[in-house]
Amino acid sequence: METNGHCGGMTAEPGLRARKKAATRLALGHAAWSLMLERGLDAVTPESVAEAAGVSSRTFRNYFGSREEAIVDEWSRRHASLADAVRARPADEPVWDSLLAVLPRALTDIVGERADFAVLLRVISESPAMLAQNLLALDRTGQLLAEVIAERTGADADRDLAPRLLAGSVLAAVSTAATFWVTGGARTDLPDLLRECLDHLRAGLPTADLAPTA
Amino acid sequence: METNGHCGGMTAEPGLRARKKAATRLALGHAAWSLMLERGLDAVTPESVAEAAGVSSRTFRNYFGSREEAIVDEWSRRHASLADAVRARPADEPVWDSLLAVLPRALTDIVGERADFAVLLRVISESPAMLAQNLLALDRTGQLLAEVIAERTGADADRDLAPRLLAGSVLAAVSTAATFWVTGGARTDLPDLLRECLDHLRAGLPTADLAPTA
DNA sequence: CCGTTCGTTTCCATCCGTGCAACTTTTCCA
DNA sequence: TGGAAAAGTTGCACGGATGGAAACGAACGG
Repeated sequence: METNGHCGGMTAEPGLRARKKAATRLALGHAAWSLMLERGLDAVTPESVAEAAGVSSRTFRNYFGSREEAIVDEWSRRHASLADAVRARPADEPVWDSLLAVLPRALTDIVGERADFAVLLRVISESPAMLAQNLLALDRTGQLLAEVIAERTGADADRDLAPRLLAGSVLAAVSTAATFWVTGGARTDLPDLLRECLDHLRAGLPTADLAPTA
Repeated sequence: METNGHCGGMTAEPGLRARKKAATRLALGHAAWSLMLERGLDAVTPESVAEAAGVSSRTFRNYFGSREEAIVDEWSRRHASLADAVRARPADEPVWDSLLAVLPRALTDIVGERADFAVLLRVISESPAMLAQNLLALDRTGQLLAEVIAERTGADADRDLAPRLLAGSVLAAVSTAATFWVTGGARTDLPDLLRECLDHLRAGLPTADLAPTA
């Protein structure tokens, strides 16, 4: 199955075949993403995406099961980098410090232009299929985050509550911050927004703000 | 459009027509759910579900766009009761107290038999479509929770960070507790499990457990 | 009691997803 | 370096899913 049998190293260079495969997948995902931004979700058809990427529409279906999946693919790839960014921090650093050091900046890189992200949110709000794909991507990110958190804390991701709980909460913070960055016009600094959310999580969720007012 | 025009009250009784509609929807959802539990996901086809509910397969498609949607429908309905249960608490109670008082017991009612829930988790882990539908249901629950939290705290769900952040984190706690209730064999008391997660959230996510061990 | 509205059902045209087989490119081993 | 094996791409064709139109029947409103 694996094409590079001559080298047992984990990071063996991909080989021409794998590189082409990754390139076409990247081209398809990017084409789908661009098409959605420029002409809306309805313009994203297997035919148009395949033509923009220079392959046949049949090949498109070899890579993605739906247009939504193709659109979110680029997004999903960026999400995966979050966990890697945390893993790249010094191993003896407390997890919370790593998260606070990495996530605000990483999130900024992920979401890209505010206008583009606004378009994505609008499309998602109008298409259940897009929402579902986005939630799937978020869920995968949660798994990756839980794994790296478990690595760092010496916990077992399958037997301890803490890694999944923390990962899920951090994801809620990321999602909340990103949403408000676009919809809530007042605050415009995404890293600060996320830092605020994460601080609340670490210190205990805001109890002062959550007393009944009536 | 609305069948009961003679009465402007919000809680006007549904009328026979609406009740029948709700009944067939309930029957379809229940049939799909039962079929999945007894014979697995593959046995859940529009034809079999419709036959079990006593309607035509075309009617099935009038209610649900896919078999996964039908299966999760029952589940989604139970989820929605979470927000209502919180709303039923005294209005002057702090939100955290309401959540801790309601959620552990409500979650127990929702998940039902442990064996059934285990089957659901297994099916979800094997079917991306089922996972997507489950995540959609969870997302809807998050919206409802954020709304009721905003009501109780006097915050604006669209302009304040806290309600969404808290709702998302609570959802992470619910999901984590339910998952470990099934997979982690040691702890068998679901309410205690959820209480532990919620306590961690309220007090600030576990920092003692999250120091690097290496 | 009658006209209207709405839900269900049957039929049907259409489209999408998928498997298959042929062709091309890359890889591997002698 | 040559050639066989493996993997990817493409067009075709078929089954099933998808959604609309019209007929029928039940429920609503007066």
